[in-house]
Amino acid sequence: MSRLTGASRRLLRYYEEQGLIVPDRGANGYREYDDRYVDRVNQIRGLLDAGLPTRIIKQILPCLDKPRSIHFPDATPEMLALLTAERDRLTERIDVLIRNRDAMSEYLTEVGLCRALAPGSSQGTPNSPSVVSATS
Amino acid sequence: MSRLTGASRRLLRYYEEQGLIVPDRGANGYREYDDRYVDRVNQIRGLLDAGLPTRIIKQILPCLDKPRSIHFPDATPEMLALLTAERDRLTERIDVLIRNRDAMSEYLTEVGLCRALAPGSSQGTPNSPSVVSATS
DNA sequence: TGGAACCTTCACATAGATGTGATGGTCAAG
DNA sequence: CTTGACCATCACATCTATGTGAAGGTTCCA
Repeated sequence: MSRLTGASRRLLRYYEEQGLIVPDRGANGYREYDDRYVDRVNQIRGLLDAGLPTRIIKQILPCLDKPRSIHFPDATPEMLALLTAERDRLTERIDVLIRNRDAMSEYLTEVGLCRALAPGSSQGTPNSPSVVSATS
Repeated sequence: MSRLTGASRRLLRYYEEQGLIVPDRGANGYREYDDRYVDRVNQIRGLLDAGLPTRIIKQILPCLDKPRSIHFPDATPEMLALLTAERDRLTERIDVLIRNRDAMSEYLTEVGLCRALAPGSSQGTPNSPSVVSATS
């Protein structure tokens, strides 16, 4: 499993500890990871990478599960509110990230152009789309 | 400054400690924050929020600074490589985030539709664009 | 001259995601 | 049976971004 997902053994145990995954156990006590856990773990890592804490991930994960239609029943209103809020937060973050990424790209292309031209006269566009702003 | 940026005093000190900001000191030892630091701090928070560690931010920050053209000179090749790499990482992360966000949205609209219809027959689109994948 | 409202540094605390190591069980092949 | 390659648990370490509080200086206003 660790090899399949790139998550260390310890990390898998941690996710389990946090209730994000619940692998079966063999008679010998060994964890037995269903194949679907590969996707699951990858998704968890994606969400963690997105900055969601494990406690939130635990909440929204069931909703994002595979055979989507089956999961409608257990969606409480609070869950939906939470999901909506998290989605909006995510959208804000995405915007910030995109702005910063574009600023980096802009800088890079400017430098690239400058490099491609004469290496002595540097006078780029003196504008400043300013990158700024945070979410939290 | 803390009020202007929303970052706690402690946090400003931390950023300073990490070399991200270097406020002047008055004769009495008090920190004197140039106005431009407001943008700077907000940008730092945005990048932190993007998941970049302070050590990386310290590296790329000079490049993103305001009067862009002035900073061309001190851009070493390593810096450019680093910046490019970070930008690409950022792009990957953005993609993952967008996929997850869209999955959430999709789920929400499906549930919304289901709620708007008869509360007994649930049969959404049985596709699964699968959310998955991480960056790190 | 006080006192409120700032500021300083230092230092310890915490939460979250991870790493690392110790100690011991299991399994399969030689 | 032993050895090597797994697995398990437990517990402590680490790094980052933060909070919090103590002990004391500065400024300004009354």
